[in-house]
Parts: sequence; structure tokens; C-alpha cells
Amino acid sequence: MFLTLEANDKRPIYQQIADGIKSLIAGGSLREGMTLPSVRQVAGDLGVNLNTVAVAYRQLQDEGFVTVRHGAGAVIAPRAPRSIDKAELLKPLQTVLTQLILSGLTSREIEEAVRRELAHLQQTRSSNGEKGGAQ
Amino acid sequence: MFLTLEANDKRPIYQQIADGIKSLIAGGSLREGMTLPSVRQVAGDLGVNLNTVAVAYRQLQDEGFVTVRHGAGAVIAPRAPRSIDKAELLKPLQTVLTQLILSGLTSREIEEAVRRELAHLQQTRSSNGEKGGAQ
DNA sequence: CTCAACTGTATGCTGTATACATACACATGA
DNA sequence: TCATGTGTATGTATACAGCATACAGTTGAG
Repeated sequence: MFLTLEANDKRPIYQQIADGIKSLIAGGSLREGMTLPSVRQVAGDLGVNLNTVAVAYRQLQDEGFVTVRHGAGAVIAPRAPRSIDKAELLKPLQTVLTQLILSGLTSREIEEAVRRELAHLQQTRSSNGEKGGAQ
Repeated sequence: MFLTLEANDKRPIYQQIADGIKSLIAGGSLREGMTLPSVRQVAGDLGVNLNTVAVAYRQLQDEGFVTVRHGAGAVIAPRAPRSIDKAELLKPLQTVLTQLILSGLTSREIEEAVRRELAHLQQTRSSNGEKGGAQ
């Protein structure tokens, strides 16, 4: 299976798909030049409409992760340095951390969870043949 | 000023308000027994409709953070132990971390940002007179 | 070449959610 | 008791998510 959806996830379906593919790129499972499965393929696997998948693909293209060609497929783009404001990027992190604190988790638990998740991403990447993992 | 809204924030207004108040609770600025400003007060400050604020207050009540009384105001509730599945809680964290990695931030930068944010929350809390800060 | 069978795209619809204006109902103290 | 504070309910406009269906570009076998 390529991707999975979670019913209790508050994000829209197309966003889950886009984020899932981003994860696969981050983990190294999808590398530059590889072709994504067709929108109908993914839609069939996940039991959703093909347009929903198409929206995800278009978002990935807008963000520079893939190149979509009408009639042909969607191909993973070369990794471009995404220059966005660092402070802007960290706002969602801030929100999530507040939620976790309010849920009763200690700072220690949260920091450990962060280390574990980051290590997991790195591990997946290197086990898929990426040469120089981000430090 | 009590709260602020950000135009580029993708969350709905009522959610930003609810999250903002949760942050103030987490930081210790709002403590058990304190009364929130009226929905009209907050709506006026933020330049939004009073119903939008009311939705935020109702969500806070549903989640057990405040007690709302028709005609009287909304009061910060005693801190109840929120027992939710830990793995479920950490999913949003996972999503955010993936986004940050894809944006080019290194694990080191992310871990530092996490430490900084957590410390900031704790600092605010203790500077407002909370006795035993979470560790 | 050409056309069957693949690819993504555009259009139009339905249901839900957000935000608002306005009217209603409860609480409280002078 | 009632003016004036509080939250609540109702109705409306708009935007978004997801879907069904029709359209359009690409490609390779024959």
C-alpha cells in the first residue's frame, strides 16, 4: 500500500494525501525522477474520488515537489531549496506544543517524542539509500 | 491586548481564539476561577462577530477548559486531567515535524526550536505565580 | 500513421463549515 | 423590577471539500 487515510484526522483528504507523499519524499522512498502512481490508481486504493487526488498532486506541484504533465504522469522534482521565513514555519509547531502541554504531557515527554520522530524520519531515509542524511 | 489574530493563519478565527486562550491557560496568565472577558469585548477588540467568539468559548467548554453560564460569563475551570490516547496526541506533532524537515530545517534546528518554545511556555507560567511548573 | 488506453483537467453539483447580522433569553445589581 | 450586562439561537452569504461526469493531452502497439 502506497498511502493510508485516517478517519479521525481533521485534515482534508487531499491534504492527507499531499502530506503523505511529502513524508515519502522526506523519507527517501520517493526520489527525483520517479513517477507517482496515477490519480485513478491512488483514488482507487484509498476509495476516494480521482479529483481529490488531483488536488493533492496540484498542491505538490505548486509547492515544487513534483512536476505534473497533462496526459503523462507526475514526476518527483529535483529537491529545490525552499526559502520560506523560518519564524513563519515554526508557528504551527508552537500551536502543537501548546496543545500537548495542555494535554498533560511534560516537556520531557514532548522533547523525547520529538527526538524519536526525527530519528525515525532520518532512519527511514538512510535505509532507502539516501547518501547524505540531513543532520 | 488580550489576544491577536493573524491573517495568514489557516485556522478559522474561532479556532485561533480558542487556541490563544488555551495558550494563556497553559502559560498561567489565566487561572482557575478567573472570568474571561465577554464575547462582545473580545469580538470588539479583534474586530470580529460576537458569535465567532461564542463558538470559541463553547469549544473551550466542551473541552473542559472553562464553564460558561448563560447571562453570566465564562470562568476558567479547575484543571482536569485530560485522559486521551498519547499516540493520538502525537500525530499532529509528527505532521508538523515532517513539514519542517521538508522545508529544509535540520533536526538540530528543530530540536532547538522545540526546547525554546517549551521553555518559553514554562517561563511565562512561573512568572505569573504558578507554583509547580511541569517539568 | 492512428487510435485504444492510458494520463491529468475542467465543470457542475451537494453537503458542510465559517463568519456575519440580527433578534432572543438569562443574570445581576442599583 | 428593570436597565444593562451576559451568552444563545436563527437566518443568510460565502467558501471549501468531495464527488460524478465529461473533457483533453500523451503514448505505444499495430
